Amino acid sequence: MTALPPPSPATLLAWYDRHARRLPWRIGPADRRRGVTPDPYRVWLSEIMLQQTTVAAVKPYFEGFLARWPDVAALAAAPSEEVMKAWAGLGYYSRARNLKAAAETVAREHGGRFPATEAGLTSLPGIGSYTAAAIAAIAFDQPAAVVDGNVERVLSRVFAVETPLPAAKTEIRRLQAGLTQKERPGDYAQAMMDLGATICTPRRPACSLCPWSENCAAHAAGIEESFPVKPNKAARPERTGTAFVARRRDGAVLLRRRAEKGLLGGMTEVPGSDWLPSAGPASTAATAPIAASWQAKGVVVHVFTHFRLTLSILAAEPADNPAAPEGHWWSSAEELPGEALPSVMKKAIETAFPGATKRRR
DNA sequence: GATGCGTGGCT
DNA sequence: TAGCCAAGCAT
Repeated sequence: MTALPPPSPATLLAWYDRHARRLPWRIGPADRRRGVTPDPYRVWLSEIMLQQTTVAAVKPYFEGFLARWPDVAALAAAPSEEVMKAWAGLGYYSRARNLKAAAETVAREHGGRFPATEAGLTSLPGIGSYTAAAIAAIAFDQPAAVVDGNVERVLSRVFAVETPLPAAKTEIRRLQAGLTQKERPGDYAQAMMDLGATICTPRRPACSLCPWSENCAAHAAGIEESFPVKPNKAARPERTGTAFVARRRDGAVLLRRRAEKGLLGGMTEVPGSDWLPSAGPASTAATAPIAASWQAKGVVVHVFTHFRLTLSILAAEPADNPAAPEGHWWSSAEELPGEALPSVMKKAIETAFPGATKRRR
């Protein structure tokens, strides 16, 4: 077997100059050449939102955050509750808490300017090794070795890395550090991620369009899809629970807030039971939050990362105007669509009362 | 190193 | 359809 020529960063950059995706938070290669520099706030905000989240899902949230909080000082001054409401539906809600905390730190301890080094960035909550390198490269044009899922996929194929993830990460980081140049490091990082997102995809990669196809060991062997090597995943366990959706005659729905940490931490929910492993026909001895005529409205099935939830929905429309129990509140029909409700809770409310969480016009 | 942590789209 | 997947981080 003949050794392949090594992949060239210059070749990738030339490809990027022609095929870079246009994204709301990105300074394209042409503008960069003209000296336009990225706003670190926008780079940071986009990178946090993009953690384990698709570009399509992020776009509307990014636009919404930017319109409402145009700089880090504005975000630092925002009430946490408003940030959580704005983040609702995007998932991984600890990101929103860390986002707010990091904004306050930058505003208070760094004079409103983001640290320009990987070490400084890593010290901020919610910024790990990937995000620190990405911001350093993209916002500050530093030759940081950016390694995300795209880079892992591209380089594991180009170099046919047989070590399974996540153990392979050390080797991949070394490979990426060797490729990262002092010229255009920000564009290089984004080029690698664009290549992974549009050409070197997990399934059916478009190798005929790839600038590195002649340099790729996996392609040479015709086994692109066998990289990166990953361990088998465990089966998703089942959990069950009960949710109570009470709606007053004026349309207000009874809500409460979840604990600050853990699953859906700090978000809003309808009252209900704990969500327990469903080993058998165990009793979901759920206690209703208020006395009313509760009626079964069916179930909501929702898939979290590490378990599948089947939530039985009970609904009631009390005739009188019962007081909200301790720790609960009645959210008016007008306020409800803007509450910090995670998707599973919107599903629960919609199952009980269709249209209740939709904004009217 | 393993685990907990969301959601929606795609095949 | 049921699984797989997406620019990871904190503990």
